[in-house]
Parts: sequence; C-alpha cells; structure tokens
Amino acid sequence: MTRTVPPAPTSPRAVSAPTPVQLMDQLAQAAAGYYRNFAVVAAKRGLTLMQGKMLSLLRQPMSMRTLADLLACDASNVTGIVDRLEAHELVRREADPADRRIKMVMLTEEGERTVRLIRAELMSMLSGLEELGEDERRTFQHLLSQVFPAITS
Amino acid sequence: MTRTVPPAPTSPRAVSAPTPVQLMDQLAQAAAGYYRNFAVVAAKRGLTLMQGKMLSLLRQPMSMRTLADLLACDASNVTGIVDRLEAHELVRREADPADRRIKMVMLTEEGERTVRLIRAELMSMLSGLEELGEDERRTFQHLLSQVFPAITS
DNA sequence: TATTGTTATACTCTATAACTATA
DNA sequence: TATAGTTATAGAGTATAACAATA
Repeated sequence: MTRTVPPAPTSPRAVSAPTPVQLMDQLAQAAAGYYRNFAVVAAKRGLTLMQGKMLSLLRQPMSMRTLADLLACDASNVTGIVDRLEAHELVRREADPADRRIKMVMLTEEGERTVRLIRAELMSMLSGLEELGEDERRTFQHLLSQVFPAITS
Repeated sequence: MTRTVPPAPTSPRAVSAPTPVQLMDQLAQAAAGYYRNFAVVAAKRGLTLMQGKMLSLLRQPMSMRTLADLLACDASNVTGIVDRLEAHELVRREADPADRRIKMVMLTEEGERTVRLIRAELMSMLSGLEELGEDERRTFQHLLSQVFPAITS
C-alpha cells in the first residue's frame, strides 16, 4: 500500500519545471476543480456550495459568530444560511445557557448522515489522493503549506 | 536560485504522513485561501471574484459561449457579467463577421492593464511559489495533476 | 432544426446599516 | 459600551425557461 515515492512523472529532469506563473495558473485550476466537485456533491443532496461548506464545518456545535469567522463572511449572512439548513432539518439552533446572546448551531442526525455522505463522495472524486504514497502525501502537505502558509495549522 | 530539493519539512520520516482525509481538508483550506486572495485583489479594483476570473480568462478574444464553458456556468449568466465589465470599460463585445450569432468578448487596453495588475498582485500573495526550487515545482505540478487529472493540460 | 445570445424570473450569497437583547 | 444575532435592503451570481436572430 505504501509505495516507494516516484520522484517525478518520468525522469527528474526529463520535463522542464513549470514557472511560478504556470504553477499559479494550475493552482487556480485545482481550486476551481475542487469547488466544482464540492458543488456537484452538495447539489446531489439539494444543497448549495455554501450550505455544504457550513455543514462540513459543524464537526462540533459552534456559535453563529464562529461560523461567520470560519466562512469569512459577514455575520448577517449566517442567519440565512442556517435558516435554510434548518428548513432541510440538517441543523438546529440551541441557546447557550451561559450567555443568552449566543446561539449554538449543531447538526441533526440527518445532518451528520449528510456530512458523512458528502465527505465520502468528495473523497471518491479526489481518488487521486488515495493513490499517493506516504512520502508523496508528506511532500504535498509540505508544498501546500509553503504556498498557503495559513494551512500550517 | 535553483536550490536542491529539501525532501521534507525536517527529516523524511520525522513527522507522520497526513492521511488522505487530512490532505483533503488541507486542499479545502488551500482552495478557500486561494479564492480569498483572489477576491481581495479583485476588490481593490472594484471587481468581484467572478468578474476578476472572467477578466483573467480573456487572454484572447472569445465568444460568450466559450466563456460560459470555461466558467462552468449557464450562458445566461455571462450576459450580466460581461455587461458589468463593459460598464467598467474593461471589456468590449464585437460581432463575429463570419457567424453573426456570435459575439466575441475582448479586453480593452484598461482591461489588459487591470489583468496584469491582478496577476502580479496575486503572485505576490502566493510568494511561497517563488521560493520553490525547480524540482519542487515539478513535484508540485505532478502531485496536483494526480489529484486533479484535468490539470494535466 | 440547432445554436448564440438575451430577457424574465426566482433563489442564493454578499455586505452595509439599523435594530434587539443581552453582557 | 460592546457583542451576538436578526432584519431590511441592494447588488451580484446562479439555473431555468422562453425568445429572437442566425446558421
């Protein structure tokens, strides 16, 4: 299963290295491809991209405020998105007893089920990931975190 | 400038490899980060993400139909987006003499200038790319194309 | 008949501003 | 005063369906 790492497509110096600009364009395509996949998977369950993203974030209950921060959008948007997910019965709001201003959002059982399905299907659309060996995954992570430092998390 | 490739963050087997699922999550973060950068850069010129994307696609004149295909959206959306770019005088429509159904969209001079600025600024936000050596860029490209086969282009 | 582009419609996402209820 | 969440509003992206012009 853990294959030895193939150093490059063919032989190391057989192909000329992509320029940083070319690599930027390929990152753009990769990002677009990722979201296209995500949108398709979400749509199969009648959800939009944002609804699917929010659902995927809710591994633990969290406040509307936290959701706004994680989605990098204004707090006023979260109200509508949660409203629509609630209409689908995938999510519910619960008042925080400690601070009555705060509403915690959490997945319903159907929400949990839906998230699992979405993640599994997305993974199958990124099946190339499964075929990477350990060293390749390590290298990929390293390169991603170098280009997008915030990922370092 | 072309450094020898550092095989891994510290030493090859010092850190455990990310699982495919973890890597999927990091791809999600990378894609989100990419578009967040893009949106910020576009906003500095009074453009939305989609408007910036369309502008970046217009390296050569192309029909509305082609734009719809490349943006992976319905043709009816392209009308509005081009309308708004035209209002900014970044783009213009020109009838195709060979097939009068077709309208070719092309950048104005200000459009060209804006695209160059956007690309340069985006590149500076992805400055990690510039710091990759040749072998790393090759490896990154290879890994990207394995995970997103369409990129192979 | 098929294709290109537009319009009309409805829904979602988006930010801003004003509001409430809490703290 | 400051924060959490909501509402109202306006603009932008989205798909569907119907349409005109052209092929």
